[in-house]
Amino acid sequence: MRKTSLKDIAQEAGVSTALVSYVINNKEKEKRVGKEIADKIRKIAKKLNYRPNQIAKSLKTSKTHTIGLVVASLDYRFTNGIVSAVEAEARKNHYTVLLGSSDEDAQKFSELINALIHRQVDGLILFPVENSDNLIKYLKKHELPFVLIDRFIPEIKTNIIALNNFKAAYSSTTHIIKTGHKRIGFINLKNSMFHLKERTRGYRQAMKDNKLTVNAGWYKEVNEKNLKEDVCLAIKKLIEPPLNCDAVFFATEYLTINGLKFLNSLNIKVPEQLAVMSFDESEAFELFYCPITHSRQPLEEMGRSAMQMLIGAMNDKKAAKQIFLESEIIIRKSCGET
Amino acid sequence: MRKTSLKDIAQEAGVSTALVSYVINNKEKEKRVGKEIADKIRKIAKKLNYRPNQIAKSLKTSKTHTIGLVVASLDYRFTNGIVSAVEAEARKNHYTVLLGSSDEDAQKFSELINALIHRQVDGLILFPVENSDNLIKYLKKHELPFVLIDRFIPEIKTNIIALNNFKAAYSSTTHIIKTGHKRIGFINLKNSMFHLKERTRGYRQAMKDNKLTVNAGWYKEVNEKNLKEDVCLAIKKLIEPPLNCDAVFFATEYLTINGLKFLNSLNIKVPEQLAVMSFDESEAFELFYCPITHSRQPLEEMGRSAMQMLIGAMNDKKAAKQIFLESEIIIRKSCGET
DNA sequence: TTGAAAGCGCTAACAT
DNA sequence: ATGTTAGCGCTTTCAA
Repeated sequence: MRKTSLKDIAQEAGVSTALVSYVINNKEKEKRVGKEIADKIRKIAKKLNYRPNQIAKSLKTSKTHTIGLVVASLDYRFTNGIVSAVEAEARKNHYTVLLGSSDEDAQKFSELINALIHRQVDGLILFPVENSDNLIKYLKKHELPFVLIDRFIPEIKTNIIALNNFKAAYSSTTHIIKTGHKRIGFINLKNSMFHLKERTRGYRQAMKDNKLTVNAGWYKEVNEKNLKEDVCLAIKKLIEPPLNCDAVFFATEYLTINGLKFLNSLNIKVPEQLAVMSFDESEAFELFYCPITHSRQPLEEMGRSAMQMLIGAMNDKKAAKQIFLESEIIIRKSCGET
Repeated sequence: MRKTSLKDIAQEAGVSTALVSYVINNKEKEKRVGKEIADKIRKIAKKLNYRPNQIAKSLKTSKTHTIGLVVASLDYRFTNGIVSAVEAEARKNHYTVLLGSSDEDAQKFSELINALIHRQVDGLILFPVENSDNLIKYLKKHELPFVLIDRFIPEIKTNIIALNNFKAAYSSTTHIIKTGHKRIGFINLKNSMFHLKERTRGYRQAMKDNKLTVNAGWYKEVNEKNLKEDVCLAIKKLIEPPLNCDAVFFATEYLTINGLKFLNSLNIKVPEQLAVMSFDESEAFELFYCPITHSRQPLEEMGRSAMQMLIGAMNDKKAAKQIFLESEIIIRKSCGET
């Protein structure tokens, strides 16, 4: 059986489709539809189990009330928090979210965005990936509203909501120093993205401001493709002579997880033998014998604001809005006492 | 500037929209479109940066090439594996996936499905939640193709792909017994869903088949709303006199995580003082000092098959297909040696 | 207060 | 080999 359409209702009620449309969309007041006729229409709609066809509506209005959300990975706890917040805010505003993951791959990122545009999404929320700058520039020329989230691209002026990564890393490093450590290693991803570079800058600046030199070799970069092995290697180098670090600051939760696993296997005691600080958190930390001190991003706020920013951008395309949030440090035990 | 449409191209090329449509959709062969004219159309399309409007296409064909995927939570590692597999298979078949999470809430589950239907999805893949039976029945009467995943509803004959939970729990329990434990506690969620009940049945049957009695109090149910406290309480009861269990089998990864946390705080040694088995795995396990023995579901296969099953159902609505897969047991150290 | 009708962009049957 | 056209279900302007 065919689905019931406006026309079916109109026929059954003996009125025009226009009236039905008004009533269904609750515009009876401004369109001055007769009371009885409105009731009749509503009753018939209910009886026929009418469901408006959004596709047809979209074709007519060229608004789909759908937005695209392209995350970099579904594996980060970080992502989930943001996705939930975006979806909640979207629902509140009667938007549907099309979710896709680029898996940190520029090619996939581009394909996803393309597919989303085909589906006529009204706007996009994007976690840019490495080497996606050109696509973002292209998008900007296009008329489609979008906001970047989490990852800032300083060369391109866009809507964005992200963490102040410099400041977050600076505070974290300062905390490690305050707990009495001086030989602090830093492990980051080998990645050109700005937000990661900022973390390094924050670490270096904090060291400098505390009159500590970052010795050669204290700053390590590991390859994403070879994460596990690289992290082990980096830690080994850091804790053994001649580097002899007494603390390690991991630039992402994933690095921390892998690092802790290795420390477990080495039977190195945290924080007695080595202090540990993590940028971002993971549920996995909870099973480590020593509670991990880490920074925490305001995920809920980021997701919510991103959606609100996008709604703003979709309504009128003003100049780009840029918001940078602060993280907080959750002090546990992995850095010892202050 | 307006987006370019078929008509624009037709105008520029001096042909009808029909021809353009054929060429764009690569039907030039069967429609015998002239070679030069086809080339010309393609060139103009490229020049004008033509992007077909899927909305219009959908309205015409009443196919959106979009499916809805409603998961129960984005927090389970389990979910992510399935989502990825579904998306991969969908992409391969040129489908887009609309993802939503019900957060185990029947109300939200129903709203999501409604929204998805409004968007004219061609089909649905669903993780049913508690108390969603009626909705599933309703859906079945409706003409919309769907397949259930992970959670079986025995009363309703539908397409489904899920684990054989009874067998999985049976094997896991058997393994605990083989490692020399006899006083085995089982902690499950207080939840009426079939797949969880099956796990209990598997545990009980394995005990019985090994001539072990499940003493009063060895089987515990904990409330999802009060998970943390309930799990602690349950474990406490199990390991202390008079129950004195020497092993605990957790019916979900989340229960295990909470259990391990508690064991950590109690300083109870796994497996020396207490053997631990987990139904499903979590990345978090890796940070626990003792590698956790657990069962593993074929996530990739489940996701892929679900999508394939749905495609089958969308193409012709035959009788319901039902697939039940086996899990494997990953033997680590938390149950000790055989 | 209500109805008629154009048209969103596309497909496909039919005509030429 | 190519063009014409109806119509998918809806909104909205204009007319009555």
